[in-house]
Amino acid sequence: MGRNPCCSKEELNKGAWTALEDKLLISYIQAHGDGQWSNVPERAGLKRCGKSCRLRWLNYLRPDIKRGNISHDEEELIIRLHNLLGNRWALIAGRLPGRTDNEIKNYWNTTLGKKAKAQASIEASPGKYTKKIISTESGATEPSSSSQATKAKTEVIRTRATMCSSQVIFPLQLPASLDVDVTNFEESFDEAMFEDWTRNPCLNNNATTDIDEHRDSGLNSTVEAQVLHSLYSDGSHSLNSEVNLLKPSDGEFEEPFDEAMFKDWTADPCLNDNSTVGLESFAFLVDPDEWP
DNA sequence: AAAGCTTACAACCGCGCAAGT
DNA sequence: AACTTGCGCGGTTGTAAGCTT
Repeated sequence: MGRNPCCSKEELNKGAWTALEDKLLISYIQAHGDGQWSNVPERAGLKRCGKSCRLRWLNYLRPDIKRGNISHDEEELIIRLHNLLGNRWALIAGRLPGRTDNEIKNYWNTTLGKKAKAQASIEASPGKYTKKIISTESGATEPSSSSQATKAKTEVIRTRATMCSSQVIFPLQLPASLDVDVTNFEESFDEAMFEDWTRNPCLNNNATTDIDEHRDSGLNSTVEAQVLHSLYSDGSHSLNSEVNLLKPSDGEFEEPFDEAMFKDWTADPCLNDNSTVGLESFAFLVDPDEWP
């Protein structure tokens, strides 16, 4: 499929944006709104490609952007989300109001990645289960040291955020006894999760799913608990295996969903064709050597 | 003070997906 | 069905600023 390179025009500016360019772009968007990025440069009087304008706006000029000073809480959330989602920065950023995917990606690559790696090394010591970081095709994220040997078996390759839903089934409600910030947790996993949920290929008639690939792995609810524990606790809590589904607050379900499915995990047609109710889709997150 | 090194981050690049024609 | 266009994503690069020697 042919496509013209976005910024191939020689007369277009590249590199750092000037204050004047910023001003022009802001003025244009304030007057006309964003979108139709390919038309923006001409209409705004900028010698930039539309893509560059979009990037500048989304990552830098938008008024609702918080920049710098990433808090400790945000750090922890990023780390946990990264453990869950891998390098899907847009998804992670979507859970952090005011943060952009680019900022989080940069922050990870320069700061958190190192911290997470160090943390993983500590936690890889014998005993409890280990956290497993989802590796990507680029190798930008390294797995915990203990799982090198099993990397080949468990590596998951996904690049697009939209693909996530086929692997991770949510939403989940933490047990009330768990001492974590459930309010923030719920806030962090609402609309987008349900939006993605509806795209779960397991829930339509297209038979090929990643979940199917993991179904035979024999995971049980203990593993579910371990995965959740690794994601949402700091290691000082224990999490029992009673994981309940959380119904969307506005009660709207899209076909083929129904309320019963949210009340009872086993109602999911994806999961009930064998007797083991589990989060098989989490299989890729845990080290097979440590399965109970 | 100067050179070399490291870090942080803005910006670019190529690709894939979805919608439109 | 084939192709084009627009958009969004993640990986990578370039470089300014800060730090160390």
